[in-house]
Amino acid sequence: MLKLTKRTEYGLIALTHLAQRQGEVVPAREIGDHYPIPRRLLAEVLKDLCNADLVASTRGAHGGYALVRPAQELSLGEIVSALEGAPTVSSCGDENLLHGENSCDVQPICPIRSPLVKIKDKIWQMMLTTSLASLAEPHKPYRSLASQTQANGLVKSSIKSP
Amino acid sequence: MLKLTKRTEYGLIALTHLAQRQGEVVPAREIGDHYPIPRRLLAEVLKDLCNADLVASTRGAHGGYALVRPAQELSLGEIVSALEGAPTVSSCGDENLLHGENSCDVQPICPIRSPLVKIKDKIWQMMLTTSLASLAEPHKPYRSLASQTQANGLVKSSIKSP
DNA sequence: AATTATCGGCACTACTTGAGTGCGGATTGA
DNA sequence: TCAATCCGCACTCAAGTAGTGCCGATAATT
Ligand code: SF4
Ligand code: SF4
Repeated sequence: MLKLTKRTEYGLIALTHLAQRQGEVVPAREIGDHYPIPRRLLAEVLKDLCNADLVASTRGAHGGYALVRPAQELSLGEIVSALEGAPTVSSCGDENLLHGENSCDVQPICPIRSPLVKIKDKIWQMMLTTSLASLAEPHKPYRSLASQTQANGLVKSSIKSP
Repeated sequence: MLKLTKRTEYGLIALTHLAQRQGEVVPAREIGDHYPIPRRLLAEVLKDLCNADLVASTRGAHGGYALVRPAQELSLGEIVSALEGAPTVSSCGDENLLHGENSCDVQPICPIRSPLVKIKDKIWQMMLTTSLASLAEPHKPYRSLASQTQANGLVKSSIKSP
């Protein structure tokens, strides 16, 4: 359905949070306290972002994560790409990586491959020109609006849905 | 990973084929003969397209499928929407259908929901303004945004119909 | 040095979705 | 009647996603 994974969404949320404290080192704990996101998952995502060099990590007691670039220079495309790979509209890769894994039987005569690549490029282009700042900005600066809502810690009570 | 399902791709292929014989009733058999697509799956997809009133089916001996509208008036958005539901970038529905199934714990304070909806709208808009005809005939330049012409770019000449 | 708060890595389970398949029945033209 | 076609339901198998557990490494604080 053309949709992002939860990982990516969590990553974006975390990054917007970091963007508000740009330069500062923020522990994952704090982000987990503000948003009802499963802690471990958040940690997992932050780790991935760190491996992609979008955030820098500091270990130890006062450790945490910090944006490695200002939010204006961080594109949505980079983030998505780091968290779930570059967008692909068609199942086959876009150009020349066709022969190996993701080859499709239809490929030699596929009438829609080229057009779909163009669509993908447009989407990709759009994401590359959308900065993290423009995601975070249109919202009012909420510093501690949610810190009260669930100060008790774990919020994982409503994950199951029988 | 933000990608279409194979079903949708097969549907698009089938539709481009139908577009070439616009108005004519074409049996699924013929499409299956032209493209190495699993027959049964193709039938499934065509059935879905039929239920969505994008193609009309004729039963019986000389039966088959036909486009119900000219290819110029069939948007990619409609097709995708029919085959896998309207695109959703975020896991939560876009606006007001939030309370039921697809509610997310983060939702009340989610900083990225609104921006993601905008992204989705742009993609959606793009798909709605892309006609099936422009997919089937990649020669006509539609909106020169994709300036990322790779090495091969518009080399598309394998639509030959034997 | 002990403690504590943080990141890091590995591996694991449960669930959802996607791809692909089978078969018998209903329609319609020859 | 016969053959070609669409129709409907249900089913298997593989892959990906969401989420979890545990323990070790690192660094500030005491
Ligand atoms: S070749 Fe055509 S059908 Fe096969 S994956 Fe690429 S776009 Fe989809
Ligand atoms: S609320 Fe935010 S996190 Fe939850 S699904 Fe919607 S966009 Fe994603």
